[in-house]
Amino acid sequence: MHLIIAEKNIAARRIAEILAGKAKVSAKKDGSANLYEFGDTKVIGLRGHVVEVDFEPGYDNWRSATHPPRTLIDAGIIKRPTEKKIVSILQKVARKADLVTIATDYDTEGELIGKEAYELVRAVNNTVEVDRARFSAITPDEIHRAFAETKPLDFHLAAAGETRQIVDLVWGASLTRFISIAAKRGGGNILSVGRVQSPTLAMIVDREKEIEAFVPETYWMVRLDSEKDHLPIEARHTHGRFKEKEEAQAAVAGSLPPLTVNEVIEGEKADRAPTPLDTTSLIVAAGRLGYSAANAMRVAEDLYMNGYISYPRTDNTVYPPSLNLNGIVSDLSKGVFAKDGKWVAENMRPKPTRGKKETTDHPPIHPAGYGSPEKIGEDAWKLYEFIVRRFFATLSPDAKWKTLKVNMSAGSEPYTATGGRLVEPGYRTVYQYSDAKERILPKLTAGDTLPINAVHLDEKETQPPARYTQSRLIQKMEELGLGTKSTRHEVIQKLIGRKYVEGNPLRPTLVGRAVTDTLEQYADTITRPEMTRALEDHMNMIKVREKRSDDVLTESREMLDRVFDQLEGNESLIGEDIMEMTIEESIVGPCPICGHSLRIRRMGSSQFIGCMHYPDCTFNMSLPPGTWGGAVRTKEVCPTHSLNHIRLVRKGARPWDLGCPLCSHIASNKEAIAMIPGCDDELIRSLHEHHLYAITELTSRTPLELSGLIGIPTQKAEEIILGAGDVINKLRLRTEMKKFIRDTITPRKGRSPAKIVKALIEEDVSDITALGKADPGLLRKAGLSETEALEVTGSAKEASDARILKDAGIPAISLKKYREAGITSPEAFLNRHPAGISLASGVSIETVIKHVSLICEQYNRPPPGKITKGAFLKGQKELTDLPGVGEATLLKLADAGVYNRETLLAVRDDIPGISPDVISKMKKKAEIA
DNA sequence: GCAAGGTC
Repeated sequence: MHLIIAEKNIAARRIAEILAGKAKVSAKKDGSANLYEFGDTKVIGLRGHVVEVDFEPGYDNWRSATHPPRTLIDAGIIKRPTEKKIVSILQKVARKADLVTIATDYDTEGELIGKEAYELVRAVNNTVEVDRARFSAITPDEIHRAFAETKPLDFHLAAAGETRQIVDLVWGASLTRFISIAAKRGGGNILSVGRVQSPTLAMIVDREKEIEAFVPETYWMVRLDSEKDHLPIEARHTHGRFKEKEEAQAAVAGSLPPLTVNEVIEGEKADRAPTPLDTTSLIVAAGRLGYSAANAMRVAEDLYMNGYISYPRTDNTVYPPSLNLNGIVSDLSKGVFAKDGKWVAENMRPKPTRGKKETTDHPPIHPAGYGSPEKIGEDAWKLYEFIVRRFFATLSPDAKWKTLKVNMSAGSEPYTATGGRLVEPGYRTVYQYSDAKERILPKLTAGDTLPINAVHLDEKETQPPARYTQSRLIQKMEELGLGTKSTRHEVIQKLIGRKYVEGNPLRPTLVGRAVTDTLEQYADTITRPEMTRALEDHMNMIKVREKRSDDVLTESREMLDRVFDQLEGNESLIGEDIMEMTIEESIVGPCPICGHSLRIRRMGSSQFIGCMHYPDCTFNMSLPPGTWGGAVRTKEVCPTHSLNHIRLVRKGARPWDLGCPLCSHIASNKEAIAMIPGCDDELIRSLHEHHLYAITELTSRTPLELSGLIGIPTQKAEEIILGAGDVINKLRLRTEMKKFIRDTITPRKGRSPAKIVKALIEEDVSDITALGKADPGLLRKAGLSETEALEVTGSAKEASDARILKDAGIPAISLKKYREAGITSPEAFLNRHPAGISLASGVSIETVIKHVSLICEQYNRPPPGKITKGAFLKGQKELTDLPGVGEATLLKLADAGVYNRETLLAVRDDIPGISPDVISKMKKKAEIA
């Protein structure tokens, strides 16, 4: 059996179809692995790399004392399958193969993916013959040729790729760990470092520094308006920028009529049709259409998977001869493109345009099939249409312009005007993505004299360099050799994800700056594109056998060791530097109380805004817990409080804008403060003026302080403080009731806990005690069934009773004993005789009396009389000595207040549960005794 | 929990 291994599913399928010829190909999909079969041949599609390099076991713990980051430099490297399913199917099939052909992409990474497959094959079948097919397009001709002349795998080329993998892992992981640990960052907040991402970040940071250092210079431009045959002419002074205003003014003053035409130079300008698309130019063009880099690639991937365009990851800008250009044009010449397709077919240039880069792995990006706007969808259509039109344009003739340069003078001053007219639109007929503004001038000849309608003196300023847009950055990365066509947009996403950069165009955050500054100072190598260049040189040398992979790795590890010499000696300094530089990111603005800075602070999952002058200033504002999203400041600043707005951000959720934290702090306390009796609008205004926003800030002050602060009489201040305390208590009880409702009621449609609580509060039922006493009808109105309503009020009563008893001061251990005896409500304590309670619960009589007294106090009732333990025990003995008195009787007697001979004699005969006869007999015996 | 490179 012949096994063919392709880099990806789609390649496997097409190779199978081509090689099968007329034979039928059967496709099998097993999870993530695709297998195509015909005759005695199987073709499997990988998914790029199916294994990855990692450190040998033992290096997982970042904070390990025995394996600090530096030890990663010399840690053993292993390969681990990342696509286990594909690996297992590959190996299963490979066992039975007697020829294996590696047919991965024709580039370095493809050779490495091939070698990885080779090793997986060898692990289960060490005798099978393995060869390699190299093709630069998946077309019948190319594929048949490549499979007719297979060659051995190029292990040196693969080794070059492998060396890159290891260098990247070792540098990236060790530096990432080091710098994250130094800055005390963990979890989702690590500070990453890498050969590609760090220089890319540095470019953005450097550009920002240039912008900050830029000093604008004022300059002046002189132009004038004229006309001929009612057509306007705008002429510029040939001096261009005037640095001195006086000179410019002199030029204006010297510009006297008439305007004389001295010379008219006619010319022609060729306007070259654009070259075939590679990934970078696709991303750049998509940027102009409004797609972010990552979005453009996602859409392109989608178009590719659905057969509308060719493979979107390519560096090639030259159509391979095998590509059937005419066929594609005719396929596209329908629907929306009918007219343009026909035009292209009729006006096709002799040879398509070609760009500077020509590679062997994939053709330039081109349409692969016709799609209508309806089928493709709005989101992707703009990009697809662009790809089609760009393809058309590369086959269309150049456009031609007629240009006109007119030299003129006004008085002593020289002027010039330029015009341009599109005489042959060429490719622009089907491709209108680049600006082609015509500037039409009237017909002018030397010697013409024209009027001067106006002379303008424009004051302008030199501009700082522009920030990078995503597409500009990708272009720049390509120029510098950073990343690949497939990874550049991901690198940018990574920088955004790490919160190193933000916005569009891209700006560095403080974290991004701090990391770049630190790396530039201590580990400069990793921040420079030269590292990539050097690595590529070394990879080339490995490829041509001038160097061995091991030597390159040893050299690289020695370099990294020297970097760590620098880093380790300065670890605490580096950490402090980064933390100091990044603290500003959490600063929100001035504290309204003391003027120092307010900071977002996090403690576990809770977060709040507090004053940096704590503990001298205790001003703070609470924020929703971190589960709602981490609080970050936004650029927007509250005009009233000069505080940055706050936003809660959570992965996978839409950000939640809280606005100005102080505004929302005030708003959320407003209702509570208004609940204080005697607190009118006037007083609230006065409180706010003195920066008292939260109700808790009132209760934490003495009446004297408050009256001094806001200038009200002490007596009034005292009332307010007491009132505030009551409100806090009330709100606490309300919250407690909300929680109780939420815990007891199963939410169902139309009766959310929030809704029920609202209805209850409207009826003035705002704590658990009130709920216990509430009319179940209220709850029925809120949507509960009768049984549910009774259950809620019943358990509310229980909960409230338990709370009252606990608040009265009865310790938990006694409460437990009472509860076991069924004594759960305050009423039970008030209505039952202490003797009965004591006997039923086993709590000693003296303690029971103490507890009952506590409750009586709550209810303004007189406390029960004292009974000592001794007297009680003696009394019990007196009673049990009487014939026929057992424990059951003793309890009944106790509940009636009978606990000794004396009380027995005083009692009437109607004790519940004991017949009057028995009682009078007992009394008689007691008298005798 | 780290990189960069494939692919989805």
